[in-house]
Amino acid sequence: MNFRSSSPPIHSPAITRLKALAPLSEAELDALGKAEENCQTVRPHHEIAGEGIAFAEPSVVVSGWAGRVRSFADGRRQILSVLLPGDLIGQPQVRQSLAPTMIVAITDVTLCGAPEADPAGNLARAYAASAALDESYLYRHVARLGRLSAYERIVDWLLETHERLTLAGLTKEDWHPLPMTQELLADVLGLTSVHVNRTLQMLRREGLIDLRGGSAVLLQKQRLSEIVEYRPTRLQP
Amino acid sequence: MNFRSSSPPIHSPAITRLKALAPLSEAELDALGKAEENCQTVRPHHEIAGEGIAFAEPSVVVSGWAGRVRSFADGRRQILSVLLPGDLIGQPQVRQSLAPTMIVAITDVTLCGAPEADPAGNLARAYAASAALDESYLYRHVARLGRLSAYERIVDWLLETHERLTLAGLTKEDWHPLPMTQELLADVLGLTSVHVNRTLQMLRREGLIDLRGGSAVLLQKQRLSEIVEYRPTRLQP
DNA sequence: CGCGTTCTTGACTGCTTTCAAAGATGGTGG
DNA sequence: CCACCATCTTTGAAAGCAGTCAAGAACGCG
Repeated sequence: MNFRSSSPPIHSPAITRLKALAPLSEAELDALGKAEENCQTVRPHHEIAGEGIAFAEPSVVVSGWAGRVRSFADGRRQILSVLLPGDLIGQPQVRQSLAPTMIVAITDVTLCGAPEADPAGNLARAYAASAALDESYLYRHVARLGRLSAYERIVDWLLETHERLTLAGLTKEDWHPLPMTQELLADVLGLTSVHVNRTLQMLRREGLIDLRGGSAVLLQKQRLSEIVEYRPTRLQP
Repeated sequence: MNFRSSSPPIHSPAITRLKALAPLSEAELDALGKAEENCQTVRPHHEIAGEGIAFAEPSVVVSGWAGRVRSFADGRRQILSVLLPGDLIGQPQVRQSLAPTMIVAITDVTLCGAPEADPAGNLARAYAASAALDESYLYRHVARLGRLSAYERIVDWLLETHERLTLAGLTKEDWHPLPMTQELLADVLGLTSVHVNRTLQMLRREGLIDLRGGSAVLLQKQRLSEIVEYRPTRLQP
């Protein structure tokens, strides 16, 4: 799913994603392009937004991975959702008072402000579609944590992440980047890093995935999908 | 379950909740009141919205409990979120194409259409606040399923549900209705009904809760809160 | 090359599930 | 008013998935 078309204007992953969510006009693409020229960078482990802290303006993740995090006093930690390039932080439409959770950078993350959108335009539609997808992925995460085994959680999450990255044009066939340690994976999936390790080995032994060096290959996407009844997320009927 | 205040205009739980989220004008209260005169009822186990099915219009839960549900082919089931009186289904502002999940009635549920709101008015603000709360509760549910033990999940969920029902004026002190079987609780909490049963007994033995006959009493709210580091959900700083 | 982080591995514990079946409970019709 | 049925709750024993603790191997970076 490369995002290079035959014609010149090659877009960044973030713009590629929004463009995939609604047919953006030239003016809207321009606005996004300009917004991206004014980025700020956050280093790994650093906070992008604090829980309950009103944040400046709605933003777009231009590059890098981040995570919404809930930490407990005893050290337990749960990553509530993973933020990928093209994802929005804070709704550009509805100005919310408070950030609902803390957001932490996983890799280097570059952010830019989300351009204001004409409510009737396609950019607004892309923003809305993005919010709708976020909601779907969140519900999926609940079902994953509530009812799937460790084995299934990993498979399901990898498929979902592959699908999300594809929207931003960041996958190549069955390959995608995966800049996360097994400990971070554990925090996403509600497991321990030891058990993630053992389960990944099982998946490797079965020839289903190839995970290493910060990237993942889904060797048998079909079989993986069957394991968890995975169906792509759709917004349109 | 009475929600009576000292002054004449007594509102339904649903209106009480929205009123608590933003200071509604008389006109807005009227609009809500009129909307409630035109309800439809859904019986337990029946579908309120189907997954991926475009639904008619944004609605308000006037009374009764419902749940967003994800079912698996092998019979596993996860309740993704519980809908209580005053909760909104579908965003009244942003018209979304598809329902992200199936919604099923737990008790008898009455629904009415959500009145259109002037984007600058307080009703719109209440709708936005409701959506923001939904988001917070969803993140909380993720953390609960991912990192809390069965014991903690039950405590945390009971506290959250008490808080939510209080917004709608449906609690009395530490009492609130709980029209759910242990099997449904298990489906919410990602456990088995057998284990929910055993864990509830433990909580009863410890004198922390009193659960029976469709209602719950949180006997030691303070201690329960400490068990799970519970802090009320806030929208304002 | 050396150090810190990440990945692996092993042994053991334990929370939660599974399977089965026996009590309660509540509503219904005779 | 009670028998009866369906549903819900409770209990027991056994199995299993995942967590804990600890230590060694591998990797990446300066």
